[in-house]
Amino acid sequence: MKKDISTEEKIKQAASKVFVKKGLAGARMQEIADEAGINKAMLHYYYRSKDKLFHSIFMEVVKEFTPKIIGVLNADLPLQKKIERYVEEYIGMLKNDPAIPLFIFNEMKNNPKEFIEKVGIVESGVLDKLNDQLIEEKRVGNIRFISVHEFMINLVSLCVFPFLAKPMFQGIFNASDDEFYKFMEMRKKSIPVFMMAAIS
Amino acid sequence: MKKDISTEEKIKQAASKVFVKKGLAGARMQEIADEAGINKAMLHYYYRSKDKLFHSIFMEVVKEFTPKIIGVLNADLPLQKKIERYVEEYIGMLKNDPAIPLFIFNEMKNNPKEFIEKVGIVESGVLDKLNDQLIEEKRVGNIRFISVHEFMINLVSLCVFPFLAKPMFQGIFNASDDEFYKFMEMRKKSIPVFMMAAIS
DNA sequence: ATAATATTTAACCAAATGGTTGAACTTTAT
DNA sequence: ATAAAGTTCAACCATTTGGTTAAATATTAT
Repeated sequence: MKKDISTEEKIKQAASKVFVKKGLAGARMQEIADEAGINKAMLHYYYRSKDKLFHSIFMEVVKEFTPKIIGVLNADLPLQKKIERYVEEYIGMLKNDPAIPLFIFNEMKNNPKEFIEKVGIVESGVLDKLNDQLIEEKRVGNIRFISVHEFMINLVSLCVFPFLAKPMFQGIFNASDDEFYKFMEMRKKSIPVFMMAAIS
Repeated sequence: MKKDISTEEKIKQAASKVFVKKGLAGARMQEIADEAGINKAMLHYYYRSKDKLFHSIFMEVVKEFTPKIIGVLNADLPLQKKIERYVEEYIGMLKNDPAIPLFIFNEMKNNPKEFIEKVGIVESGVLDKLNDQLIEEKRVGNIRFISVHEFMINLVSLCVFPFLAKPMFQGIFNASDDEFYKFMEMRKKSIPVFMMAAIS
């Protein structure tokens, strides 16, 4: 396996891979150990229990995933550019880790509290700047009225949903992985056009 | 429990409830039996194995879920009315069964083949009528060009994604169940407006 | 060098879990 | 009425699985 990295790092990488793929209930400690190329007892030596290991990995994944997404929202950019960059970055990220959203939503439903406690607080106020921007653009007549809530959930929906529905999409449209990703690449341009038209 | 329905029906209802809530890996046969108020051996008597039971339930859920969604698409309605009815019906359905999409997408990723084989075939050609409609509306200048693929995935994204992200939405915006459903009720009107503006 | 500490492993363990069995009980057919 | 078939259940079984242990090995401190 990976030889030059610490055991703990091996565990993190292996656990992340297995948990994201199979979820908490579907993952096996032995499988994680095999994936890391170490003895199963090491998992308990470093993380005590499966739940603790999962919790640690889940938080790490979320912590690495969310900042990139909300970063652009506070940038000092005109609305259209902001949408373009947001979509570009979000879809770009998901192309590298297409299974992350399902992982997060899936396990969040099983334990909504801890996520809200640890991540929820950070997010409050993060939409203020965008909110002001939407109000200002409406005032000068560039866009019609739309609430930040609605704006954000529509934008995120358009970017993320296809990845959640990837297997279904590929099944119905009989599309290969390549074709799916090509489709998403096109969406980097079509979503901003769609969004801007929708609020104009 | 329910006294006047057959054992098999009790099993179906209980298994559906538990599987949708916990997934294949997270569900326990004993829990299903308890939920149905019957002996665990009955599950095997009627369905042989956990996998068989799950497969049966999964197919039933999908088979009951998808027709309602695609039915409207072939209706003989002007585009705007079609969008309105589609959104209305889809969100209405999801308000009754908010966990279904996550269940389907989640377990479909674990076994994409069987879904594609059993359901995928049915879907082919189902978008033809809508496709013609989009082309015609474009020809007469009511809308700009948009492919059926793009149109459909955008429409479905806007309807379904909020239910997938429900726990996250409620966490970030600190919203109760009531508030979430009120928000979705509003979306029955705002999504068609958003869609029509986006493609006009 | 060597004692102390940290890391790693193979072998084990107890609980959980999917699945089976044989007997009891009900329903249906004759 | 009664034999046959279908249904239900408590007790059991084998395997899987998360977790432990005690000894071995490597690392660090003195």
